[in-house]
Parts: sequence; C-alpha cells; structure tokens
Amino acid sequence: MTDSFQAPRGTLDWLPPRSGARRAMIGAFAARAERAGFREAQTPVFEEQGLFARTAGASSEVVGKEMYVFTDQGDRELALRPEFTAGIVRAYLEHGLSREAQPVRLWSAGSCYRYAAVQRGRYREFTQVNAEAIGSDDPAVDAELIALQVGWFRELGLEGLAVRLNTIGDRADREPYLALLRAFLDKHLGDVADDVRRQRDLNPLRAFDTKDPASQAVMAQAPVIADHVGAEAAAHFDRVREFLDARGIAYVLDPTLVRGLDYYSRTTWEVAWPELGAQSGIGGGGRYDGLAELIGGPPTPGVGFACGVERVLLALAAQERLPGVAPRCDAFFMVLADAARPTLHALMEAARDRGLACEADLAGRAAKGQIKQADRVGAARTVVCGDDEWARRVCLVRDMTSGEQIEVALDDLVGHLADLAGGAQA
RNA sequence: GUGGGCGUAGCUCAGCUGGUGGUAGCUCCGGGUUGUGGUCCCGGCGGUCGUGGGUUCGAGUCCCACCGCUCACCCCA
Repeated sequence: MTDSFQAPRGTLDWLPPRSGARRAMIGAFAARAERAGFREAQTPVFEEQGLFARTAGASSEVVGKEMYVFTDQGDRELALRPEFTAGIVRAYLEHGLSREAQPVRLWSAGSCYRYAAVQRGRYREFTQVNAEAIGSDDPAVDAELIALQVGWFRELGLEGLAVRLNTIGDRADREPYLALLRAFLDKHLGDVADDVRRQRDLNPLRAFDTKDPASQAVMAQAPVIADHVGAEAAAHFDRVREFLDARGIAYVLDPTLVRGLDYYSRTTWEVAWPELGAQSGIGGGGRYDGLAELIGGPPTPGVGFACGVERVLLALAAQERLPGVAPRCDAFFMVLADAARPTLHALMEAARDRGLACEADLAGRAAKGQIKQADRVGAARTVVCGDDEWARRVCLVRDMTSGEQIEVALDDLVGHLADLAGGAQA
C-alpha cells in the first residue's frame, strides 16, 4: 500500500484525445437520433433497487451479482443503474407520457454500473448510448431502432459488423416452449456441461449460449423458440424483416439468440464486432412489451437498444477510425515583452468574445518555444509582440501557412483577426 | 469469483545463470538561430525498478502476499 491513489478497478479516466473521440461519438449518436425523431432523456444514475430487481428478472446475472447496491442516509435501498431501459420506462409511466403522441422516442447517453470481472472492453463503470421507443407495437418501430443503431455504426465508419436477429415470441408462447426445452434438456442432462445443467431451472433459453463444444452439439438438436412462436408474433417478425430488407440492412437469423435480460419479447437483436474477442458485443436490443406492467403500469409496448461506447471506441481505434474533435486555433499570441502580456491577453480575450479560438503561452516559454507551441496547436496565425512592437503599440500578425507577416496596430488587432477568420471561413 | 501471462522514466522498452538502474528511443524544456515553426545537432528535467514482506554478504533479477493491467472461464455493453 502506498499513500497515493489509483482510479478504482474497472473505471476509466477519459483524457484527451480519447475524451474528444468519446464526445464526438456521442454527439454523432445524438444528432442521428434527433433526426429520427428521438429526444433526449436523462434519468437518475441511481434508482430504487426494486426497479431493477423487478424488471431484469431473477435469473439475470446483472441483478443477481452485478448490481451496485447501497443504502443511503435515509435508509433507502438504491442501486446504480446497470442499464437504461428500466429507468426510462419508469419515467415514461411516472410522467404520463402515454398521453403524448405515440411512440415516445427517447435517446440517452451516460454511465452504467455493473460489478463484473474486469476485462478489456468490460468495465464496472461504462458508457452506453441508448434509445427507446415506447407506446407502439408497429413492427416499423423495431426496424427504426435497428436502423438507428446500425446507421450510427456505419456513420462512425465501423466495418465488419455482424447483426444477429431473432424473435422469442410473446410471453404466452414462452411457457409451452420452455416446457418443451426443459424436457429436451432432461433427456440430455448426462451429455451436457455443468453450466448448462444449471440453466435448466434458471433460464433454459440461456443453455444455447454455452461454449462447451459437446454441449453445443447437443443444443444444436434442441427445439428452437422461433419454431414455436404464435401467429401474431410470427407475422410481426416477418414484417420487421420486410422493413429491414427494404432498407438493405444485412442481418443473420439466429434462432438461439437470447438476451440477458428477461423482459424481452418478440424481436431481439445483437450487433457484434467479432475482432473484439470475448467482449465482441457492441450493442443489442429488443422489444419488451411486458415491461411496463412489471413495474405497475398499464400494458405498454416498447422497443429499445443500447450500445457500449467503450467497445465501439476499441473497435474504431483498431480500425484507426477514431473520430477527433477538430483542433482549432485562429491565433496564437506570442508575447515576448513581459510588460505587454496583460494587454495582449486582454486583446486575446476580446478576440475570443468575437468567436475566435485563441491561445497564448502560459508557461514562460522562450520565443522559440512559443512559436513551436503555436505550430503544435495548429495556429492559423501568430500575433507577435516584443519590446520594439510594444513600444510602438503595434504587433506582427504572421500567417503560419505562408510565413508572411504584417504589422497591425494593437487598437485594430481584434477587428483585423476577426476579418481574417471571417474571410477564411467564407 | 476461478485459472494463465505481465508490471523498469509521462509513453515504448533494454537490463544474460542475483554483483553499482540505461549517454536508449519518443515527449517536454533550453541552446545552436542575443525575437520567428514540423527537419537536424547539443544540453537538461525526469526512476521509492507496482506495493509490502522474505531468502541472501548483496534482489530490478529468487520466494510469498497484496494492488493493477491483460487473456480465458463467466457475464454482457
């Protein structure tokens, strides 16, 4: 043990340039979602623990082991959100959004928390971008959500994505199928790994997720839910696919695709970037028509998805496609006369008021160091003021591209810089 | 939570079977150019060798524990 500190295990410090990439990614998502009619929703980072416990389902690891729970000074049982959906649906019900035009479309971006083993691409505090459309069971909504998610990835320049799609039917279809699946598992208990046997009672659907080859071989013979969905859910799914096909969105049907949270119904999907290894899932979503009822609301259909910003960022970095925030510096103030610094810094501030990006040396650098810094920040122009210029109340404005410099009176400097920048932008 | 690998300067890394921490590269600052920039040359700043114990005359090097990173299981974003 030392007397110094480290960031808690599983947390990330967002520093430049990655902080800029993160902001650009979220900004692109927000803009795209807004174009599709989504508006921003920010719900609390913590909620009553019961909200998540009720919605995620008992079999879910997210609730069983991974939730950050705590009791506050008022003895309230709270939990840091492990995902967005429950909080968004809670807010929809609490604020009577069912009276607005449906579906209500909301996007969010922010931190979620899960106490899981830390690995590359899996953190305890992580960032999700999220979108939900609540209040319509139109299959076009499912397709809108998938299109928003895939469109965002495409806009970021991410290549090599794999979209898997499935339907898990309605709740009413589920029980008869699960009985069938349990019966199948019971017949093969001997040929199957321990974890699969455990899933038999917990959540038999997850048995398909096993990585044990022998178990996989067995599960390949198992009955599949897609073959046991009711007529309505099947028709809904066909229609979703029509909407996707018309958009040219490529996907693979995966009848074993089951998502980790129990509240899903009908359409489910996942997007993976396979090169990421064990944490290849960069986004996933599904329809959750029964969720609102679970938390005391009226029957309300809904669809949503989430994407892991850190994982998308890893994928983009691997493809050297990290979005950057365009660095900009219209003028770097190189002040070599110490007496002139307060005045020149005031002029710099006035230029900022006019909308220009300006910087000056703030570390006592020598002349060479200052112009090097100007070059480093990509300054379009450098304003030079030494003893000689200061005595005459002028400065030199140097064009950093051409190297040409002209003398400008200090009184005219801000207007001059504004004109130059305005002309350059036009 | 369970196994494997790793941990030397801000970053990337040398350091052979234990024998005094590298003029190493990059970055940063200064000088060459007494006030003009991505190159070049010179110089400088910068290290409790992850932390704590142990073995030893002597530990960056060997042993143990802890912390952190990483890969897999698991889970999922």
